Amino acid sequence: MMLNQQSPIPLYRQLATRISEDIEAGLHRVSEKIPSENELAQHFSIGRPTVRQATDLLVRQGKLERRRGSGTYVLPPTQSIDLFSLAGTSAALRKSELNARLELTATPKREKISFEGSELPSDYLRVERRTSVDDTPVLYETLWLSTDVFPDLEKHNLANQSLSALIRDVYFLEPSSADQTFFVICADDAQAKQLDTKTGTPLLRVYRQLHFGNNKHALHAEIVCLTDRFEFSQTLFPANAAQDTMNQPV
Amino acid sequence: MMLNQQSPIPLYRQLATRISEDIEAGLHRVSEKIPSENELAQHFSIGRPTVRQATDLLVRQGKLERRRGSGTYVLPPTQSIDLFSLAGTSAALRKSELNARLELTATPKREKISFEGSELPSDYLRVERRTSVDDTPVLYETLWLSTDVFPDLEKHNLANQSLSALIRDVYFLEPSSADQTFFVICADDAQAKQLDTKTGTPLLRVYRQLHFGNNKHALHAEIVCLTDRFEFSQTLFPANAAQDTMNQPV
DNA sequence: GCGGTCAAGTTGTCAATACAACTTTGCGCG
DNA sequence: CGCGCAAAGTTGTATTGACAACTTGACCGC
Repeated sequence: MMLNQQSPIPLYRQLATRISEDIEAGLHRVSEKIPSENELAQHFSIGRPTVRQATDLLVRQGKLERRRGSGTYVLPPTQSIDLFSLAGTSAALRKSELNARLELTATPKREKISFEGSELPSDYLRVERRTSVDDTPVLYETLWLSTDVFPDLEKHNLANQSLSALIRDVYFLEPSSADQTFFVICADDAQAKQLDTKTGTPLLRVYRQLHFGNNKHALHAEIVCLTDRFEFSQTLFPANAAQDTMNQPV
Repeated sequence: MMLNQQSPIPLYRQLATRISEDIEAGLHRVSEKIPSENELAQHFSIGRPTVRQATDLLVRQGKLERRRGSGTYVLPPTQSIDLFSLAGTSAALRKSELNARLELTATPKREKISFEGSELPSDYLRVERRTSVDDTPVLYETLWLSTDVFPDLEKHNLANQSLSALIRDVYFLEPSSADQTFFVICADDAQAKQLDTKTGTPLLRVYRQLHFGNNKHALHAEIVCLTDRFEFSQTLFPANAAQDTMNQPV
């Protein structure tokens, strides 16, 4: 299975995906080396810089580590954040995900709405969905997706697939960043009903904005949960102390 | 001032530093373009791929944004994270910080305690402090600092200086990462008193663990706040890039 | 068996070149 | 004046090629 030269997806991205899939399929084990850059270049009939672009991408995703003179190694699965959802990273939640069910709670519909920081009302597709674990509702989300950025989204099945995968595969877009703010709120009637709890129950509300390139208003999301049902946790790293630290000789 | 070809520092890193310094010196303004890749290559007598490596680095640091066909733009200064506290870096918070007061609410004392994931009880220094803005309490924090990692910490003045600066200057340590988990809780008597609210009031509780090198139990922190007094927000980036926390009183 | 050296292999840096895809600007026409 | 088109400019992708800096393994000598 070679790379598709005709695809609009750049070769280096196709290769990154391929390597990533090979890792997930167990072809390359954690702590072991993937084929060398020259081997990959030869095998896929592409240039070594193209291979490097692909491995660059995966290094930045924390999936690979390059050791000069030695090779490129598979790293343990990182605790990465999926910006589309609150799927956490703890081992406990991973277990819960096996029994997780995500369902739409209303038919997606268009509405014209203006978010803070955006002057004019714009068209959004409003999507409501709920995540349950073992039939206990743990998350209730409302998403507003810009119809300018994601045209004809309602034509796709939003219920049974990952929204991030859909947006990546259909629109070739990935979020560049997200802003989110935490609130403690009291459940209103709709929220209480969706989460199967009493009106007025204290909830964690997370308001999140996903940015795609320069578009700051592509996707807004409101997520509410009971923190004794859903553990919202994350790992933080200091800024500017990442894999790209400048090493100065003494 | 050209790049030093004889330096052991790669050209692309020298250029990245140069561009970064030019930005900080005001030579390139936020939202304005830096010279094009070809211009920089010509000016510094280097190849365009070398320029791209430099701008790649700065793009990944969030300092630059490249727009195809248009140019490379300076981004607003990023919000860097202070893992020790919820104090952020935004201009709005900077204003609030002028009126922010941090005080110890109890004399730091030692206690032997065992945190989850740690088998044996260890000695920690327990520090309680409260942050007020305009005399309104907005944050109540309890910190447990390992006496093994930070010996004789109580000998230092913990009230009137940044804890992160103290630990950096006295112990030469900086946190490598932090795990945090969010809970909605009801205020107990102590919390209600410190935050000047009623017992039972719903609060946001953030439990945070700072890691120093391989030490996962160096510092534990519990932070509680009312989200209508203190806005807990953050900017997330995909995958393993640096996480940014920005927090401000409302 | 251990230590040192060297060759082969691998990643890191850098270059010139080319074309694609996009943005911006200027000019001409209605 | 506004619109459309073309040219110029810019970033994005990809190639071939070269050398530097490092790692690893094999071989040899003690």
